[in-house]
Amino acid sequence: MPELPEVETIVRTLEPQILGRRITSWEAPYPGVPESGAELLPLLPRMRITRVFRRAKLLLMSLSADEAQNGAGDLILAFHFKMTGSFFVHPEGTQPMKHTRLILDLDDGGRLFFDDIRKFGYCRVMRPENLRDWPFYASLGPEPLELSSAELAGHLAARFEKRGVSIKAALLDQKNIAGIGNIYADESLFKAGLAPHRPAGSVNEEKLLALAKALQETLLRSIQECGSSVRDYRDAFGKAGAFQNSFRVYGRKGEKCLVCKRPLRAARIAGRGTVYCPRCQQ
DNA sequence: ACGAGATCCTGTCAGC
DNA sequence: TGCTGACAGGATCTCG
Repeated sequence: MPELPEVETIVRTLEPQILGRRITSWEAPYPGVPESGAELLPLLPRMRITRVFRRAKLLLMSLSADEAQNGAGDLILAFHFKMTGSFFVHPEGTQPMKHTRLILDLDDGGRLFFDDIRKFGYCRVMRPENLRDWPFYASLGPEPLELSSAELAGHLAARFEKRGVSIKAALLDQKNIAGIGNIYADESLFKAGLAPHRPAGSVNEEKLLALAKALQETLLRSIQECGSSVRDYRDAFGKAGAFQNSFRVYGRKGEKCLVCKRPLRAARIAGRGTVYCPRCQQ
């Protein structure tokens, strides 16, 4: 379930393996991948990977054409990992596996596989100038780590004002804030002492500032730990993250709260498994 | 306009 | 042992 810290870790581990490489060929062994822009795939050979970056939970690659490609222009590849997507650079000659959705062959012989067991993930190929025409991309809220705590709190206050939706659902809504998923929503709400079912509009400024700080600290710490490996997640070197060892509520239903020692409660909020401490989170 | 719930998918695990 | 059902969840869609 790659969220912001996991996608950031994939970017950081993938970049040194593919940045500056030229694509020599591609394979899309599974129908429906890419989900859009398949007509641009023939332009890929000879293109150079000039940038690997993240926005929200998306991993994006910039590709540039060379002189010999006569105005082929630049392209963007956008990947969403959803639950089980992953990247790995395999040695020359490696054959697609059961869940391999896209392969990019690189000029150093490496084969970049985009794998996805559950098929929730996707890839889109587009022109850079069309990135902002993509409704999902255009609607994304701000990056939580690119604002100060006060700015983030102010932004959340504006977005949450008069909203009756639960604070947890509001955090998961990518239009409000980008990159938060189930793990970091639960962990941040616990850290901020906020009950997940509370209406977003009922949270005062002071608590929103605590939430903004909790979000930023939790995300930063997880990035330092190379993300959380709950099940399938691995970075682009195949290595697991370590932040799952620091979970205080996620996945700890029925276990003791690390603060008040009472049992953590489970609920279903916004269709997601939610774990919280009914005493510490109000 | 807003919020809740169903939906997509496959692998894993608990329970019988 | 082998089967069944519950569960995991990001974003979108439908419905009230």
